[in-house]
Amino acid sequence: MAPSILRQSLAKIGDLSDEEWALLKGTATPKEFKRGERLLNEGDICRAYFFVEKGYLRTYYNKDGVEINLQFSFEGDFTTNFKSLKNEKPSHFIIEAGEKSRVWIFDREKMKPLYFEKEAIGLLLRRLAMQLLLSSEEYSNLYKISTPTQRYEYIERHKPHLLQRLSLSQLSSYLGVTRETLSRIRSASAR
Amino acid sequence: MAPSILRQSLAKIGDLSDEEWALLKGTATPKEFKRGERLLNEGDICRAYFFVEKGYLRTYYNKDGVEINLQFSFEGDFTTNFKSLKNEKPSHFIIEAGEKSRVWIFDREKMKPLYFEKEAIGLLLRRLAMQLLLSSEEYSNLYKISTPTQRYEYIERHKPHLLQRLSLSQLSSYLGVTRETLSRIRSASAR
DNA sequence: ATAATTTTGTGACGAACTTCACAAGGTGAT
DNA sequence: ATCACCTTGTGAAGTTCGTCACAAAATTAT
Repeated sequence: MAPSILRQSLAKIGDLSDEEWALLKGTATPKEFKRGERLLNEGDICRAYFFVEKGYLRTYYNKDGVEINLQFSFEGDFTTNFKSLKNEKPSHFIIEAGEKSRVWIFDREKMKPLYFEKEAIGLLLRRLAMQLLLSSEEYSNLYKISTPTQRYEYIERHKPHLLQRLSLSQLSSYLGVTRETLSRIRSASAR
Repeated sequence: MAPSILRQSLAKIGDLSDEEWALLKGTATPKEFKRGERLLNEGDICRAYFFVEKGYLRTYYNKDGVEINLQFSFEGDFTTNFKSLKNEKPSHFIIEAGEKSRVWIFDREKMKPLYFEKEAIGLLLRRLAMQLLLSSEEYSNLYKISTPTQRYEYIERHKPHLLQRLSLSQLSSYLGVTRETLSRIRSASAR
């Protein structure tokens, strides 16, 4: 049988024996979400890692009624809200399905014993956490260091799938500009 | 004998026995840096965590000849460049002393065996990494979500020591504005 | 297919920030 | 105390981006 996209994605992070893989998988539940359905609500405590098998997830913040996108997670990606997960504090962010999506929900409480009992699982989870945090740091530096136009060019070069899968409006708040400005950046760069 | 500021700071992150503490301390070397001396140079691979005993460190990026501050680390703080440390890739950032400083340099290679042999040390180091990355995430969200004036107010409320220890020019690039703009924000907020 | 709804493009205008220039105020060295 | 150097304050002009308004295009529902 062909390995699942889930197992493939995990294999990129660390090696697990068949037994360990079965144990880890046992902590997760697959679930379907319709476009707009929420995996994490503002004010709730985040208790899981999410793995996207199909579709995509959108992490956003509600600023005076305007949604500001902080992250998009596509097929093969993991995501969560670390600050809420680690500190067991209410989340300021919302995670919802950007389109009809199939997601594996890794329950933190179920994973906890494995974390200590199985060295390889603990190592893999730590690496996963590190990867997620590092990519968030990278995004934050992009944000700080460059102008809106440069940010758009960065996306064109390094994350072109974002341009294909997201509407201009969704992308604009991720880049920190209005949709009008992004529209103008795009029409200027077409020349 | 009174516990050192180093041991006090570590105690806030996790518990270590006297033996573990001695082992961990053995991986570190204290060093003095004059104002402007560099702990990490652009293009070099970061191989250590830095603990500030006295003075402060400045992490910045050189953008077309203009320095952009990304982080300040004061007495009792740890810092490093994670991306470079973890991936063993050349650093894009520079870490240097903002004033005459005394720093403990925790060598990554020396720490590595302890990480696996001593459970408590591994746990503490993971927590430390998590804290550093979460604070960087928090800063990035501040940056994204608010206007320059709001960012300044955030600093006033949550990190007033920055206002006392840093020059206006240093702070301005950290807030993502020119020094002129920060000067104007400040004179407006004085009323 | 057609209508309704949502998304995108574009112009006009204003606000916020940058750039440039220079004066004033501090700080350190001799 | 004086000079040199560095930092801060402030005005004027220019840019960029946001806001508002509306038309065009695309998508979805019926």
